[in-house]
Amino acid sequence: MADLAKVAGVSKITVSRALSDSPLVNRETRERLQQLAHELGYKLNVSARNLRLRRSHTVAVIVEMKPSHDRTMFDPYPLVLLGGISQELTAHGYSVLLTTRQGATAAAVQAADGLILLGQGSRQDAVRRFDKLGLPMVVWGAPGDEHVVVGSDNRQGGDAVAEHFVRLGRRHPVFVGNPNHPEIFERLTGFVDALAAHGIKPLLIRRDEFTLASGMDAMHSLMDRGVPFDAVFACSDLLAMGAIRALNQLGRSVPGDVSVVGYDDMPLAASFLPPLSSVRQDWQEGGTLLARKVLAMINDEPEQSETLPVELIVRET
Amino acid sequence: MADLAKVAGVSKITVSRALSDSPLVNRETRERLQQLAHELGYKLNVSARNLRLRRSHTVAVIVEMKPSHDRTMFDPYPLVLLGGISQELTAHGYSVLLTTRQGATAAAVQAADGLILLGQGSRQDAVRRFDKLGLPMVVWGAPGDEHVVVGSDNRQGGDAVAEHFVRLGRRHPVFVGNPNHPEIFERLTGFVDALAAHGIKPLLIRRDEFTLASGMDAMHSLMDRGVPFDAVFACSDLLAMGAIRALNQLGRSVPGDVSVVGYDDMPLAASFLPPLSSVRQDWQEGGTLLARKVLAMINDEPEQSETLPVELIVRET
DNA sequence: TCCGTGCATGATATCGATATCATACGCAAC
DNA sequence: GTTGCGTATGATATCGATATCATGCACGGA
Repeated sequence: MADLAKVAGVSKITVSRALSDSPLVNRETRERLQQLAHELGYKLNVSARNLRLRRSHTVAVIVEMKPSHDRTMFDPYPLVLLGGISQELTAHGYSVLLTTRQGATAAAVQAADGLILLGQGSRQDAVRRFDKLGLPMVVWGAPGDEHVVVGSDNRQGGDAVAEHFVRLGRRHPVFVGNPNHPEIFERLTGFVDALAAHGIKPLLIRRDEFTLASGMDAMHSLMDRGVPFDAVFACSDLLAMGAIRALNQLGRSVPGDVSVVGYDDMPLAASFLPPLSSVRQDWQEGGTLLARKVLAMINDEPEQSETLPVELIVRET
Repeated sequence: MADLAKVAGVSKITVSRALSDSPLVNRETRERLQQLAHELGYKLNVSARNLRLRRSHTVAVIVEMKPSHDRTMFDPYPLVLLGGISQELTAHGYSVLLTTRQGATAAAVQAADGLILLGQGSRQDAVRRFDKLGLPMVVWGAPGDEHVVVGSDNRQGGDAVAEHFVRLGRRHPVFVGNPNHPEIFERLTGFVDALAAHGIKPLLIRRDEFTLASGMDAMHSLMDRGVPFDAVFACSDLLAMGAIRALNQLGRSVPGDVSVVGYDDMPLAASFLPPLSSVRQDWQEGGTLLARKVLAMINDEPEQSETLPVELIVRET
């Protein structure tokens, strides 16, 4: 910038002002300097600006990146979340610094203006650790603690599926999933509560993985035990698909004998045979909201937790 | 840091040295200062350090984030790439700045020490634009231009499938996909060349989307035209699955009448019915390699393009 | 003529770290 | 006693931008 100033025969502060479109400089000078900067290939030194402004215009997104047998950040869905975040932040001139929990000790995170935590659901300890950084922070997940949390309404999801089953006259529903995960616990809670209102108590089949194989396995163990059931609420679409396949193999028809509902409404769900009923979450919108809240907090506006509605998509199962 | 120095009764440069474990300061002093820094909750100002060191220890990863009908960054696979990158960079004290092409004009990208481009396959213009930044840059994709490119060996993939079909005695293979995409063009080239050696000329069915529906559609149009064929090489697993489903509906058995091979070997491929044969790429390794190369280039070591082997997984189709 | 006002520009300090060169001291060797 | 060397610490300049306060100048009104 100093060089630019010398070449143009003005002071560097004038260059600075010109390049940031300050109305303080004459329009003519401003345009001349911008033109010159462009010609000379001038590149702003962002570190210097960050130092002076005490802002990095960067938000750190911290994801859980465990190996893939559990629900991880690298499932397709949570990633749409990241897409929403990125889009919203970019639109406001902010950048996304992507980190894992391990990488979060790296220096760059401390330079961030704010923090978004994804997929930390079950680790309150991690959340608290990042809270200590004293940065504006928003967490994706189930509400209920002292932080600003954005999440989709898992309880409502469970509730909707319960009502759906009841309407269909199902009396012996099963829930498949891992209730240790806070978000899934919410689904279970909504499910159980809504059913209780109709005097029904569902069965819980605990399965930790979100795979097709796990869904099949769940149905097999259920049939082996000889427990009667006529509806399955699986907390992921893959689990649901596995369940349907196993049920067919075992001679039970879907949806004739058993109704099945999945969760997430992945694109494949609609083209599954038979087309899978599922609960849809708007991840993109969730990402946008997360981003909006951090930005607001960075600008010292108070924010609070918020829950996004979900939608039960009834297809043929 | 100045405050720390005052409290400890030393100069700030001594504090700086102590905190960076410099051997220049007495061990006793060093430990005392580190302890003190911890107690006072001192946080290094990363912008200041970046400014002084002229390094941000940050690598910008620029992804393509189009809406989801085409192959995008938010497919599960390319994301494993991101996982590999992130892991490798983190291990070397670098952070990942995630941006889209649109967001890349944002200031923070200019502060990066290096650039990784993902999913820019078909847009050489974009690649060139980023090259102008003058930063060390590595591109994921098909080799052949003037940049350092890392990619999996798509040509070998096509080749392997061709040989596989020939071994099975297939004489009328079809390729389904969009050859405008450079990586897919490579697959086609490998496929065509290997078949030519056996005097076989495959049919090309151009399909731009990577969906199940698109795969089904391709088979329908093929049957409508009455063209004879006995093997299908689809350039994604979803396309392959769609093809298989359509073929079954149309009364042709897989693999009896028609052999089908997909690409990517997504987890679902193994549990598809029948289990899908597919070409597997090691995305994780690709990410690691991308990261390693940028890091090397950042340290002024010369680097060149590299191609990763792929593996044909033969299952039942 | 003098003053106030508005506009365009400049001088200087500052953000918080690190590199470079300088200094102070103790101790051994001549 | 002086020289030389190694160790521990400090003074100062510097990275490249922006905020604050100051300055120069033209112009209109009293």
